[in-house]
Amino acid sequence: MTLDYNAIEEKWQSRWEENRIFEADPDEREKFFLNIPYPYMNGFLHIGRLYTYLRGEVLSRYKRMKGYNVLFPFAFHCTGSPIVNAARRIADGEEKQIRILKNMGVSEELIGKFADPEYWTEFFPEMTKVHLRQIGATIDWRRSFITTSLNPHYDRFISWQFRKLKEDGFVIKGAHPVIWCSKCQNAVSDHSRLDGEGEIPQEFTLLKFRHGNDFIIAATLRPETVYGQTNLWVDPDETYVRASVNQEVWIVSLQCAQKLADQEKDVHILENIKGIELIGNSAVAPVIKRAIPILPSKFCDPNKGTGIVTSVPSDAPDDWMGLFDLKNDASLREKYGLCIDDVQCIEPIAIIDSKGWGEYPAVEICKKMNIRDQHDREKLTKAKKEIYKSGFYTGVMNKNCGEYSGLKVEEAKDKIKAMMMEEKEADIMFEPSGKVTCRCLTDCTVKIVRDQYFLAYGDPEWKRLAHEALDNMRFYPEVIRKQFDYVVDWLNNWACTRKVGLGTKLPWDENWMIESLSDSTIYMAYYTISHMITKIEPEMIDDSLFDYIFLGKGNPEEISERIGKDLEFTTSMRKEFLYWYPFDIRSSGKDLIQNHLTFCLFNHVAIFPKELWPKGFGVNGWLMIDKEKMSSSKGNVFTADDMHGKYGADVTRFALMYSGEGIDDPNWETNFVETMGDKLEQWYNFALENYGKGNEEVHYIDRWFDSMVLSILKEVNSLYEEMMFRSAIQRGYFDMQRALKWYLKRTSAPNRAVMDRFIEVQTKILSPFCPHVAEEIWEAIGKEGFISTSAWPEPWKEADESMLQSEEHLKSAIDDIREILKVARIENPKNIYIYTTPEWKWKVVKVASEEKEFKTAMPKLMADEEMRSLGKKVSKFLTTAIKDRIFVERVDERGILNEARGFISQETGADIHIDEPYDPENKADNAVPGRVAIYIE
RNA sequence: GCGGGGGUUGCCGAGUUUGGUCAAAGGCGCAGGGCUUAGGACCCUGUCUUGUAGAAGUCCGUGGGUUCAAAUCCCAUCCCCCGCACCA
Repeated sequence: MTLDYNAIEEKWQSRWEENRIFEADPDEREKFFLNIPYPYMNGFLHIGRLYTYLRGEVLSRYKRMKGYNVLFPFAFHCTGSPIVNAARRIADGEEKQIRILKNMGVSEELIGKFADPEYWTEFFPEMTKVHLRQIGATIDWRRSFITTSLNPHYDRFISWQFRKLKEDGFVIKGAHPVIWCSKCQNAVSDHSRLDGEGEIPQEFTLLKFRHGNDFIIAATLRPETVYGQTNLWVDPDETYVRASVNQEVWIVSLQCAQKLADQEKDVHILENIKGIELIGNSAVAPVIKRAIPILPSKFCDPNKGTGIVTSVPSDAPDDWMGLFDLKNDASLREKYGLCIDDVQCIEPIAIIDSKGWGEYPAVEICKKMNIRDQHDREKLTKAKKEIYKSGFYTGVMNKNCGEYSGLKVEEAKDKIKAMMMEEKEADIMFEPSGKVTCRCLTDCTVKIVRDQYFLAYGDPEWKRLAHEALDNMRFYPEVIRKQFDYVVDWLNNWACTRKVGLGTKLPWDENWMIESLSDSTIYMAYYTISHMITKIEPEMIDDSLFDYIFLGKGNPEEISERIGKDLEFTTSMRKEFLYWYPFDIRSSGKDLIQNHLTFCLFNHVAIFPKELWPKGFGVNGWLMIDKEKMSSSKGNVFTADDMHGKYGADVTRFALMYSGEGIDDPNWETNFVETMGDKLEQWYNFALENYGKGNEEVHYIDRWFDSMVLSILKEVNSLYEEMMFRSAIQRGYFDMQRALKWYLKRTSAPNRAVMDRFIEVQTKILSPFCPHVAEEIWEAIGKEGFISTSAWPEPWKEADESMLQSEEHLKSAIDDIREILKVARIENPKNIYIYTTPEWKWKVVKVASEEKEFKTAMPKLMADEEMRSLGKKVSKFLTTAIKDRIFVERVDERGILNEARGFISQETGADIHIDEPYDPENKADNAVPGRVAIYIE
């Protein structure tokens, strides 16, 4: 019979809904609360997210069958600027953005609506819900919500959280550099950029070179290289300015002067100065306090840094090539009035020992890469990167670096910078880490924003609490614990407010918006009451309500009166929260370890009492498609809807869950997926055809199969508990099916009770992965109610291990026969004689396995009359038994073989004779426990 | 460099915590056979090398060591992947 996946999906999804089986309310059962991070609503759910989602989904189904009252809610994240920006692009009629929506499957006539950000927050949550529903989601949708001020209830909740954090001193204030558009007079977030996504403010050290009463300023990313300075570079054709900067006179590019004004400097431009005027002069370099010459070069960019560069030819390929050109090009020297003596004497100064390089890495790499001159930009950029990386990570300051010699570059860098700042020999400025262009086509710069608020994750006391929470948590898998420990220590203060985008306004400073990673840290608590709080008018909600619900503070009678509800309503919210909280597992992709999940932990320990701290985190890898990373350039980013359309819900679910587990990247194998539909259908047909049928007699092999099922079930159980779903499928489906095949091969007529039990167990084990087919089977075999809410199979007895072992003996006997047939090239065996192990050998093995040593085992055996009579044979066999570690458990070989005689005969095509005296080649003697002797004619 | 994870038989991937039953599960691929009008569907068998009696040899990144015994323990070493942030 062919399964109509579409029909059964719709059938069961509607029934689940009608019966509200996934709507969770507190009751007398033990609860289990798990959740996953809500996705951002600027597109459809892709299968990577679906994978993360399904891990929660499968666990929730399993736990429900285990008898827990399971809460598995879901919500939609709308905070931040991407939606706003994308909406504006639609409003502007931007082709690229329109195409993105069209490719997602948004119809032509709807596109116009996306000009309004609010429409995104309606459309995508709705679609996500549809896509999750059709895949068989177990969500309690009553509790869903969107974030930001578009949801006034949630908005109040976040305001409460932030007031709370501020009161307790977790929010601090400071200055913060942001990417800035001087034309728009606004911070330019990633997605409002025409160009330069991902670029961030980067800190440069400004080195001050005394030049008369002025300072020539050079910007560097490598302050530690000041010890290797040999000269300054100035572009002779460029115009610089003399400007008063905080009461000093600085010489910098005009562009730089403007930026400095944005970065908290008091800047007044005094006059212009031509680059050429500076050439040939000298200036006193910081730290080394030595006058160094100012030389011409063409790689000084007035838009970058100060337009003036200090030269460290030992470690900067550009600098080395600059010198190289001057030394080798007489016309160049002449042009700027320099003579050979001015440059010939300049030699690199070795300052850093780093792995794989001699004392002048820059010189070396220029040779190695065959760099022609200072205009060979592409190669130079590459060279710079390589030298910087090895220098920074592996380098150690050498003897030329004064008190810093012997320090790692990594440490020296900050120390030297701090020292120069202290001595007023340096300052700092920020530049974007790469070119950033605003949508208004202006090149962006960096501005220091005042009044930036931070969450003080750098605070040691807060970290201590977070560690304490970690120590009491469970992790899935356990290996990620160390990662969290590390991240908690490493995390620093986090800028938690933004100027633009959707979100909740900072309650005490409404010029600011709470950014998207900060308004999503304790909302799991909000799920517990989200379906109730919407019954209160948002204007009536104030902090006292949340204080009561989440912290048990205040007087519920007064609060009830204020919100216009009866007391029971108010107290039931508190009760509901206490019933579900803390959550048992929050599971997400591994990218969220270092931000979201750790933030979640920090915020919980800041706000809630210990007993409400998170109990567990689960983490999974990134889904690969046929071993390739998903990326739009490869065109392999599929949505949940795509896969559902192609393979149906159960196959998609099954394939995703079989794709991987743990922290490794799971891999979606198209090859595998395509065979799964048939496999599920096969199981469906098998179950229907075989349920309720069979023999009443109980044979050995029936008991074996029963034990096998029990034994696998036990393992599958603990695999489910650990969220090891790939292994659970491996054992619970593939291995189970193999056992079934063996059973069917071995038995002439399956036992009805054993078979029924097996079909039930197998279907239940599969049901969290493929719930629709499972329900369909459940119904077809005449079960009441849903399999989704039925009880997980509990072991009906202990698995009989000796029976499992016996069957292994039989398998190995057959393997042996096959081996002999193959090696001896016997085509058509007529008679196979099997000789079992004589009783005395079993005795020897028993003693051997107890004693493990010849000298103690032998006397023990010799105490036995019968053994003594066998004499040498015993001693000889004992030696082999101990040497080959034949310590097997006693099984009834003859019984098993007799029982399986027909089977062996059928497998080999010969007549089987067991323990007959006929033994022409004296094979019988080969029999040892665990291995029968064989003679074939 | 720091932190984390890993290197297993054509590929993927178990096994390593608790050394022996490990030539090493399972899946995929491949080969042969069966079923079939046919099949990319299904079933069976095989898939390191050699082997005319169930064996032997080699093997788990590399080199050492411990042990009666090592994929598994110890030491050294090489290589790969992820993160090193303010990005939804």
